[in-house]
Amino acid sequence: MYKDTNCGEPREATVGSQVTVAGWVHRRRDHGNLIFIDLRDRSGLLQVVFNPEYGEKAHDLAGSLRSEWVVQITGKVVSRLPGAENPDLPTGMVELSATDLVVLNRSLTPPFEIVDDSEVDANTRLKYRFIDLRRPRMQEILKLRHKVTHIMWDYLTEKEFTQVETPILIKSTPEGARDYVVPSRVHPGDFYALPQSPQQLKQLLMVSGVERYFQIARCFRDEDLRADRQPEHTQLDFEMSFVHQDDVMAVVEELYMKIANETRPDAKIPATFPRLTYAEAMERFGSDKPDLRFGMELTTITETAASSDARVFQAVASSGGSIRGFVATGCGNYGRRQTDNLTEFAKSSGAQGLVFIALDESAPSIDALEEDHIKSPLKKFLSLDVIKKIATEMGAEPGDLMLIVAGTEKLANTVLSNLRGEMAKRLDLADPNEFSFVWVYDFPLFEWEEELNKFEPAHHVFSSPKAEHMDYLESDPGKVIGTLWDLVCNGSEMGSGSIRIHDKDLQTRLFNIIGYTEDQINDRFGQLLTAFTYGAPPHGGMGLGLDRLVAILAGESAIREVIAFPKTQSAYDPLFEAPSPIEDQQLEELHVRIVMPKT
RNA sequence: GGUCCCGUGGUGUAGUGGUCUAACACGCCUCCCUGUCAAGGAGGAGAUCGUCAGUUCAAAUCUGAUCGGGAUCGCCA
Repeated sequence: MYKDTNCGEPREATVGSQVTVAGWVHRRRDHGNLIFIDLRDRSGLLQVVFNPEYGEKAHDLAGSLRSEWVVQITGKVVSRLPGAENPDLPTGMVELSATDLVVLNRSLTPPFEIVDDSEVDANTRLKYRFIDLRRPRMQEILKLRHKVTHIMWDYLTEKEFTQVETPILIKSTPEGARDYVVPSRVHPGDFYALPQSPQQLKQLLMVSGVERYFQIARCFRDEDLRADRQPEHTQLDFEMSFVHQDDVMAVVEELYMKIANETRPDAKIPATFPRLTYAEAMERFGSDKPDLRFGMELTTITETAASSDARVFQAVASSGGSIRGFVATGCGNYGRRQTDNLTEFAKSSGAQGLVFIALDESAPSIDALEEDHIKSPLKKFLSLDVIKKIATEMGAEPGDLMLIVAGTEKLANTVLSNLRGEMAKRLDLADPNEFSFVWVYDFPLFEWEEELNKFEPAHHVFSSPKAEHMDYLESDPGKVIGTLWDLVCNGSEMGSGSIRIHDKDLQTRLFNIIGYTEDQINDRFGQLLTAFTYGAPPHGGMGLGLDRLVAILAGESAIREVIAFPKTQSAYDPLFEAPSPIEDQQLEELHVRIVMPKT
């Protein structure tokens, strides 16, 4: 070894010992005859002092050191001079008095500083990701991610799960997300696809009698990127045989509790994860992934609003729409600019407009509201009585701002849940140190796709309908609830699970409802259906996003920050400069011809 | 595919029609310095302001296009 001690280790207890350390020159403070170096390795920082009295050659050489040079230093751990201690460093009571210095490698001046608080352009960071990852913060995240997966392995092993790897080169199944495809050299004209998830494979493993499978699996989707979406992401994928919904949830709940407690002991975590039905989540929060860290729940006021003289409300109500809203507590004093801003926000989420009713805090009570206490663009059309009634229904008090959206139920929900999140951000209501896990269950199995004029699976086609809904699978698919649930935390979807179908006939019925032809079914799912005819056990499981989990634990909003080598928003890797053209010979071998898009 | 924000020495920012021959901080280079820890002091180098076109007597600054980054809608079973 080039070192016998890590930089972060020396303490007062080790004073007097002779040690050799190795690492990167983090900073140099040259006083001429006395030179200080902060030496950095994965364990932390150690101050090294070069004094010609103790090592003349080392001192001479130390004068030429520069940032990020890699060095090996031998010396004695000594107490710092009284008054020269640095309480900000764990090793701050001591320093290394250097006697020998070896330069193991030099470094160019790095393109940016290796410190946590510099906000460097994303492109530069990714181009020099190997330097970016030297930042203590990034090292911390890499270790956090490792710790999370380690706990997963340990916990699931203890629960008698078997880890099984599944192929990366598999088959394209064109529904759902766009596939990444790989041309086959051996089969001209044919392509593999990278898996969007190991869904069918893990179900096949259940048929194989594995009973408890897990994998920390890479999943690929060729869709546009977002802060929380990369072309490849990692899932904790698992599946269990002979289980019901509660059995699956119990595993995840215990595991995630353990992960959160062990990695973030400082954070607030619910003792058990609350459960909401999909219908309740939509009703109370307008979203199937509600953030439960704050209130501002939604209220439906369709009838009361429609009883006013406001034509917007009347029109929406009579066309079967919904008028809903929530109370932004203490925002009754919002001025024109702020309300305009919120209207703008609502419109960007698809709303026609935003109706607000501001109640001045000088009003003694809702009952005693007077015209002067009210500000609203619809004031002319809303009688005092109607406003009082709306305020009472919504639970508003003087000094509050009521935000109301009218439209189809779906639109009102989308807009209001976005607006609710936005208000929480503005009012700083969401505690970043709280992990508000919640189960959302009883999802509908199908969604009506307006544009395609047909039903599509709300999650995926393998989820089992509730037994009591089997009868109207064909007659009214929209009403069918699946044994299908999500794990949600702080307003983002952390994973999705279900009890699967294990019966060929039922699975075929589901395929028929969403309009697959027999050929399509056989081509894409033949292997699964065949397997089902050879004694498939009842089974269920989940796929849980690892990147999003680590991001939430790390307090990061973009999963890019918790992936060692991520891609930019245009799915480009500035470090490797991927994707890139390949040699003509490679194309030839793969039987692929390039056709550039017309510009 | 749409919308919005950003692009100025190595890094982060300021400058929004002439005063820009482009400012500041950090970093970098040289020298001085034995107790610093974001060391200090003195001096120095480094940018045709993402690119292209246009408007103008005059463009970092205005307009258009384009490229790149980011946010978001569509998309993401």
